[in-house]
Amino acid sequence: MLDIKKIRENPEEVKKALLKRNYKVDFNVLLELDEERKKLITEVEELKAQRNKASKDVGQIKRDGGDASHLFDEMKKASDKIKELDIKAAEVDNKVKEFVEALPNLPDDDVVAGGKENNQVVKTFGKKPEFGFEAKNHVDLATNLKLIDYERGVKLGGNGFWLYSGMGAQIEWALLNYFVSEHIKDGYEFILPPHMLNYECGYGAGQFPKFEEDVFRLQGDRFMFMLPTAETALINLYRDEILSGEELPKRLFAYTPCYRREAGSYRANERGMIRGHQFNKVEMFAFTKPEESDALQKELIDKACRLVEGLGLHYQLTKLAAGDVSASMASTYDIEIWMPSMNEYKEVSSVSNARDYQARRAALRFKRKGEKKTELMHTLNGSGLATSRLLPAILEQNQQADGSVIVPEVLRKYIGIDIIK
RNA sequence: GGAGAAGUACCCAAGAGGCCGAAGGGGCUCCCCUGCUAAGGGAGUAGGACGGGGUAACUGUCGCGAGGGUUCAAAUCCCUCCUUCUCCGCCA
Repeated sequence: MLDIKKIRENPEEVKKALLKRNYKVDFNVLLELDEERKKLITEVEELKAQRNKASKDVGQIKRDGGDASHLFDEMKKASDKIKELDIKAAEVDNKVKEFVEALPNLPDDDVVAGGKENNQVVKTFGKKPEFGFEAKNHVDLATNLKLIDYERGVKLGGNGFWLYSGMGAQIEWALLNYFVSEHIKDGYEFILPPHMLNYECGYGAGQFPKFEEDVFRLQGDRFMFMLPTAETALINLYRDEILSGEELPKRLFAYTPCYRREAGSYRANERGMIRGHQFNKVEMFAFTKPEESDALQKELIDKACRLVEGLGLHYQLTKLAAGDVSASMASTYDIEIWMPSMNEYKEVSSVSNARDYQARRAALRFKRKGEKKTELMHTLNGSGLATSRLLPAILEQNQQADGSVIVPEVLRKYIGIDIIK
């Protein structure tokens, strides 16, 4: 959520920044509503002050044994008026909130304007493998090697599900182990959150109300949903809390499956495990003071890159243009891994700095030592990494002429073999 | 799933329509006394959100789990919800 004060004070600047996303707004309506809101608040608060004073007087008169009923009529009228104005103020306040909540984050100054076409590759690791034979896609490789059972996955869960079997499950698990142990080595705190979350989590994460349809909702009296990413849980960890400055930065990571409806997004070229209703991901998350968040973003990017490099896979690091940065974020770098069969790079990690945008909505605050006022934290997140897209990349990039696949060295200690036949 | 009880500040806890921005402890901060890992005395200790104000002093409103309601007036009465605890049932 953006700061309404900033819009009040400098609407043109905000407008200009949003335009980089190709997002056009007119703040006149908002500013009018905001004025009306202030007016109503002032009016109703004056009445309340009067009522409070009168109530005190009544108490005093009664204690002195007098009769205060002559005050009641007038106070009744004031109370009715207060009720009426309170409702009106709440309505206007809601409109203001709705307007502001719908606004995406301001892209950082160094984020270029425009859409995907303006994304910039800032780093490349390794190179496209060249096969002296006809390379297979990961679906065929995984099926032939009995790593993934697509048909029985569909039998169990329906379209968009697969299951890992035997060595496939072991490799997937080895990837998770590899990531987890690297994060622990780096001093990050391991979190295993609930997979089912309440509505407040969706709201705090900026997911709701806009994207309610994108999640799997559970039956029951209360609104519960399956988390689409561990980020949704982690951002809410300190919701409505005030941490002390010394506790920051907090570096966390979590492993969860991610559950997504992905309604209508299936495409023929995204076969296999590129897009499913459930996939595994290790998520990194950081809560920081504002002045630390740039350094933390670098740190997260670096960590994510190192993980892929450890696997020896060819990838590129891309800095996203404003229009491709998701709504809550101010800056995003994607790690895109080479998928030979698709002849394109697919995202395996997205490292973003939300600045105070998420924190404002989730009320994530901290207080510096000796200071009285609270400040909003900055939040950052990044996949580290999504395993379900890495396994296909490993299969495709490491395949041999005979259909076998070389196991990346860092995974060998987990599964005990160096080639899958 | 059934039956009870409870949620008040950093913690414990009183309060039962107006005298409650909320007694009393503990803790913490400062001071005094005391030559010192004890003890005693005194003072301070509700945050936060949203407004007003030269965005300063100061000041208004809301805050006793959350949201509604009754009333001139609600921590206190009523309703709904959430959470915690105890007992029973069921169960990985």
